[in-house]
Amino acid sequence: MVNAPAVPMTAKKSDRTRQAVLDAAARLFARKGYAGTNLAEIAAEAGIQTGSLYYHFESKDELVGEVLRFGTAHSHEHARSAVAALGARASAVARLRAAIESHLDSLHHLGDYALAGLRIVEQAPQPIRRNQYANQRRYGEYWQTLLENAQAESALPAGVDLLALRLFLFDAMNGTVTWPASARRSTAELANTLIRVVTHSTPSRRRRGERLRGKAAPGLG
Amino acid sequence: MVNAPAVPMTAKKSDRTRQAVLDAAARLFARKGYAGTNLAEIAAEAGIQTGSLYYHFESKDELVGEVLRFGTAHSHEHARSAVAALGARASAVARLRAAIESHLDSLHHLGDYALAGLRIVEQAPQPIRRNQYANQRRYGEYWQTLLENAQAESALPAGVDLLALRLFLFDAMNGTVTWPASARRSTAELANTLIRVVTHSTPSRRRRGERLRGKAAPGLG
DNA sequence: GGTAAATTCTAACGTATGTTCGATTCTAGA
DNA sequence: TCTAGAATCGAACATACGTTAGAATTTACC
Repeated sequence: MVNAPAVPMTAKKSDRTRQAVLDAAARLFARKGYAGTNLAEIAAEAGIQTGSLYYHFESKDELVGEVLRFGTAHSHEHARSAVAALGARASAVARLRAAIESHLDSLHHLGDYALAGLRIVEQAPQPIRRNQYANQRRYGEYWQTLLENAQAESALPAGVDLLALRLFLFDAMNGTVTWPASARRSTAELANTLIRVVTHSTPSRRRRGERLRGKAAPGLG
Repeated sequence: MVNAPAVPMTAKKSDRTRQAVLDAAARLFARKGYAGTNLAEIAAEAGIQTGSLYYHFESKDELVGEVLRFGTAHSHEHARSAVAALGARASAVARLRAAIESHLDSLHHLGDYALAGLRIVEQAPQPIRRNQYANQRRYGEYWQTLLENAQAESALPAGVDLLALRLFLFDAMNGTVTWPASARRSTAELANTLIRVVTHSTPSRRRRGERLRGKAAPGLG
C-alpha cells in the first residue's frame, strides 16, 4: 500500500524529509489521535531531531492540517474523474459503481492519510476543520445526485431515504480501512458486494466490462 | 437522550458524583479523544476539584475503562434480548430487523458513551482494549448467524459476502451517531431504510407488527 | 575545493497535565 | 449535638511536550 505519492530522488533534500515527516505524522495521527501523538515520535520515525520539524512546519497545527488536506483532496478528485471517464452515455448504476470503487481505491491507496483524515478531523484546530467540512459537503452533494439518478433509473427502490442511504454508504465505505486483516478484500470485491446489496442487482456479464473501464480512469497512482 | 441510567437521589452521595464524573468523561472523550481531554475539564464539568477525582478513580486509565465498559456491555445485551423476545417462531428477517433496530436504539440511548466507545477504543490502554475487542468478536459472531439464517431464508441474495456485509452493516449503524443534525432520523426510520436496502424487501403490513414487538423487548431504559 | 545557503542538531524554556497528600468540610448515625 | 468516617479541597510536585534560538553540519553551485 502506498501511503503517499513517492517523492522522486531528484527532489530537493528538504522535500524528501518533509514527505517523510508527513508520512510518519499520518501514521501516528491515525493510530493515536491528534493530542495522543507527540512531535518527538514523529521526528524519530522520520529520522530527524524534534527541533528540526520546525524547519518544515511552523507548528503541530500546520502539520496536521497538511496531513488532512492531502487525504481528502486526492480522494474526492479521484472519484469524480473516475465517473467522468465513463462518458456521458454511461448508466446511472455504472456511474454509482465507478464512484464506489474509486472511493474505496482512494481510501486504500492513501492508507494512513485516509485513516488519519477520518479520525482526527474533529480534534483538529478549528480553521482546518471548517475547510474540511466544506469539502465534505460538496463531495456529499455530488454523491447525492449520483444516487438520485440511480433511483430515477429504478436501480434503487423508489421511496428509499436517499440522504440516509448516502450517509450509510459513506460510513460503510470509510469503515473498510479499519477492518481486521482477517477480513481483507480487494476494493473490487468490496465494491461488488456493496453495489450488489444496494442496487439489488445480480452480477451480469455487462457489469464486468464497466467496472474495468472505471478502473482505467486517471487518478492518484 | 439519556446518557446514562439516572442514579436515584437516594443513592450515596459518592455514587451520584461518580456518575456525574462518568457522564462528563464520556462527553469529553467522545469529543476530544483520550489524550485530548484533561482531568481538570472533566472535574469542572462534574462540579468538583481535579484532585477529588482520585477518590472515585485511581487513574485516568481506570476512568476511561469504566466509560468503555459501560457502553458496549449495555448495547450488546440489548440487541440479544430484543431478538430473543421475538420468540422461536420469528422469521430470520424479523430477527435481523429487531437486531438492527435495537442496536441503533442502544447507540442513541447511550449517547456519549456509545460515541466515546467507538472513538477511543484504539487509544485506550492495552488491557482495556483487549477486553473490548473480545466482546466485539463475540457480538460479531452472533450477528454472523443472524445474517446466515436470513440468507438461508432467501431474504439476502445468495452468494453475497456475508462477512463483508456484516462489517458494512456495523459501520453503517455505528456511523449514525455522528450524523449531522440536519440528517437526524428516528431509529425506527433508520432501521427501516437499512433493512429495506439490505434485504431487498418492500415495506408491508406484516413488518409493522413485528417491529413493535421487537421494541417492547427489555433492555436498558 | 571553497563558499553561501540550506538543513539539521542541541539544549534549554515555559506551560499543561496527571498524580499525590495532608488539611478541611460534609454527612450520617448515636 | 457530637463524632467518626466519608467526601472534597487545595496546593504542590514531577514529568511530558510544544516551541525557540543559536551553533553545527550538510548540500548545492561556482
